[in-house]
Parts: sequence; C-alpha cells; structure tokens
Amino acid sequence: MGPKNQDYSEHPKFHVALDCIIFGFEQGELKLLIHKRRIEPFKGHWSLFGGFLKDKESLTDAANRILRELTGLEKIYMEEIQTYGEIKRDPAARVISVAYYALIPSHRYSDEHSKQYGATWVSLKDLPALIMDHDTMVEKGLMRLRRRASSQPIGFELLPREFTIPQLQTLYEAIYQSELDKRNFRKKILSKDVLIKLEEKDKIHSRKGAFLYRFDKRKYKHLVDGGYNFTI
Amino acid sequence: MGPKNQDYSEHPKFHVALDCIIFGFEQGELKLLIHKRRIEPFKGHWSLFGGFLKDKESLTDAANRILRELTGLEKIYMEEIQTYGEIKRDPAARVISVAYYALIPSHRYSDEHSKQYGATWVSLKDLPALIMDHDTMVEKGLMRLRRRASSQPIGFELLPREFTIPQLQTLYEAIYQSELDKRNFRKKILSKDVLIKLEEKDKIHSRKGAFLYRFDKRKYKHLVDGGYNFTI
DNA sequence: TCAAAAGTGTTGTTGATACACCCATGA
DNA sequence: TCATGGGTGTATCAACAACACTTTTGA
Repeated sequence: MGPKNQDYSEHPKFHVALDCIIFGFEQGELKLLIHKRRIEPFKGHWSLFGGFLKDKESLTDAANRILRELTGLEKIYMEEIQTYGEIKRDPAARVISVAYYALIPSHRYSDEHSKQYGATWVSLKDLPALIMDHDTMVEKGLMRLRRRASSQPIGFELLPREFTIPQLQTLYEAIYQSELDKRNFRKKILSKDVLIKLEEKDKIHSRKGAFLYRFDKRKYKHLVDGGYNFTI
Repeated sequence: MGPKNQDYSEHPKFHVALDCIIFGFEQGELKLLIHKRRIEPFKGHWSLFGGFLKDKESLTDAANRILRELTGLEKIYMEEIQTYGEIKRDPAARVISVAYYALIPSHRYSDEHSKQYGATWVSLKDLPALIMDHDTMVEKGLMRLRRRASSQPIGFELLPREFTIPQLQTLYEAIYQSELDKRNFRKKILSKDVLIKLEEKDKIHSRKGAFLYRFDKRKYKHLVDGGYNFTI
C-alpha cells in the first residue's frame, strides 16, 4: 500500500481559481453579489467574486475562505456547480475555474464589507454583462437554485431565521419567476410539517400582520434520515 | 478591453486530472468500466480510468480524449459530476481531479480495447474497493445517473439502437434497483411518444419474441425545443 | 403440452390546480 | 371607513399505483 514517490512531474500544471455565484434576497427580489474587477484583464468590468486556490487548502476551504473574507459569515450554504476549463476563457493565462454557488441571508450582510470590497447587490432582472464566462456560470447557478429550491428547503437559507409565509412565497416566486396561488402555497408548505409557528406577528409589512415561522431543522433532518424527500 | 499581460505568476499551479465514471449495461446489469492501475501510487489496485489534463486542451476535450483512447468511440454521452480537491486525496502529489460520468453502449465496446487497457466491466453489485476517492465519485455518479434517467431519456444511450420494451424496463430496474410494473412502465414510456415501433421482433430473449423499437431523436428534440419536459 | 416471457385495461387513490370571500388593522 | 395585505376550503382533473389473465412459440 505504501506509495513510492511518483511525482507526476512530466504533466503540466495549471492555475486553479474559484468563482462564487452569490445569491441573496432583498426587497422581494432575487439578487446577485458582484463587483467591479480590480485587476487586469477586464479591470473595471463587472465580475463574480473569485480568487485563486492556494497550496495548502482544499477547494471547499478556498470557497469558504473567499466567502468569509467577503461577507464575514461562516457556515454559508454552498455547493459546487461546475468547473470551467476552456483554454482561452481567461485571455491573460490558462486558468481552470471551479464555480460555486452560495446562498446568503442578505440581512446578515453588512455594508462595511460591501464598501471594502466594492460589492454590489444587483437584481437578476437588470444584471449587467459579466466578464469571461461568468454569465454562463450565473445562468447555470440559477438553474441549480431552481432545481434545489424544488427539492430541498433551501429557501430558508435566504431568509431571516423568522419569516412569514407571504415572505417565503415571494421568495419562491422570485426564484421561479412566476406567481403562485397563496392558498395552494400555504397548504403545501405547511403540509411538509417543518415550520414552527410562533406567537408573534410581523407587523412591518402589513397592517394586519402575518404570523412568524421558523424552520424546524431538527424535524427536517429527522424526516430526511427516514428517507423523506422534501418537495415544493 | 485589451488585456495587459497580467500573468498571475504569484499564484500556485496544480496538476489537473480527470476521472471517468463509465457506465454500461450488460446481461441485465448495470456495470462500471474499471481497471487495475499501472502506476504508483496504488499500482495494481482497482481504479477508474483517468488521465492528466494537457496544456493545449480544454477539460471536455481531455475527457473525450480519454474516452476515445479507451473505447475507440466518439460522441459518447458525458457530463461533469464534480471536482475533487482535497489536499491529500492523492498521496503522491497534489492533484485536482474533475470527475466525469459517461454512458457507453457496451455492445459497441470491443474486447481488443478491453485487453489493451486491462479494462473490466464490473457489476455495480460486486464492485471492489477503488483507490483514493473513486468510491465517492462512483456513488455520486450513480446518483446523477438516477436523477438523469428520471428526467431525460438517457436510458437509450446504454442500449443498442434497436431494443425491446422489456429490455428498456430491465435497464431502468437496474438503474433504480427496484422492480417496476410492466403494464405501467409500457404505458408510461409509450405515452411519451418518442419510440418508433419496428416491424421485426427480437426472438433471442424469448420464444414469443418482443417487438423492437428505436428512439426517435428528432421527435424528442422537437418536443424539448417546444418546452416539453421528459419524465419517467 | 408446457414453460417462459410478451402483451394488454380498469379502478382507486393521491396530489395538483383553480378559484372567491372574510378578517384585522393603521391611517 | 377604507385600503391593504393575511388568512381560509372545496371541487375538479390528471398522474400514479395496484392488480390478473391471455397470447405466442420453441423445446
């Protein structure tokens, strides 16, 4: 079992980068966190947040590092989307880039970070053109988000810990870009039995006020362990 | 827009490899094409087929090259699964590996190739332990195969051009590892209206003989272009 | 003539959709 | 008192699951 010291030295090496497709939800809209690139090539053009892989870190470590540096947040929901390896995708040099998508509860994202990194939340509806193959990445990330949203309760990653049913519905409508019937939505989401109804109401968004709910992670985990398949 | 010559030279470089999770279907069983590794480390242990990325090729080119060299076939159904970047995944050196899964119609796979590369079809049921993180890759590839099989008509990639309904059912049963009702299966698959019934029967697998069908790619493409969502 | 696999319809259940009115509240 | 958004129930339809017998043919 002991490996001899084969070093693969006859094979070429490549720069490996990561790009993060960061989704958030603000003012009833699905948004993407982007910035104006500060280095050449494409300096000053809109870009996803990214960075290079370092010697002593795994890919997931690197993605987490980039998100942590940018947002100050730990334990962000994150998933690999795809790896991009076209030869000329970066005109400056050959770079293999692994795209991750991340969901962040935008209310926990502070403006200080935003200023420091020049980060901007942009509504998906008026997204500017992005550099290189970043548009493709976003497209693919959005598809993944839709798929995930319909099979796992990830919507909760984008909302505050306490939220109302109408809020949750607005989120799903933003994700799917289509209107949902509120009676059917409520019925379906409550039938999953993974929401805890709280005593208080949210009185900010309406006069009447809507009851707050919290996602019951324990119950959800229990269901999943029992082979349950969450579906919206 | 003209990039200055930024060369990213302060960032480290890595070996980039590809590993192929190659599924086939033989004798009513779902199989995986593997071999005994010929280089250190892990020489002589069961491994997926893989190889290193070259300077002048994209990731998909590389995956296609590896599959072509191994099978002699072009236009194989192939899809990226995930990229593996743990630091110690290969004890000999740091290697980032992109895992692809591929479906090959095993009847078109010749034994010569098999001998030349020491390739072996192994039933998923009695799969030996594989090196490094290849077990994880296979697990993930299998999940992807199941997901795809239920949303795209990929089953046809694994069968000869002409096949019978019972054959197709056996394939789906092998993929899902569960028995299906033949009346319901036939009803459902025919209702998709993407199979062309032929005049001839296959008389090899039964006395009575079963009608042969062919997948109607044109019709399928037409449906998909019209927004149709194939589902099994 | 019999064993082995192909082929065929109906029924009940469940989940999805469509749809309209009353309620609570702050301004 | 009224405008705004929150909350509720039912009826219809489509998709899915369960289920048993007849047909063909080579040995």
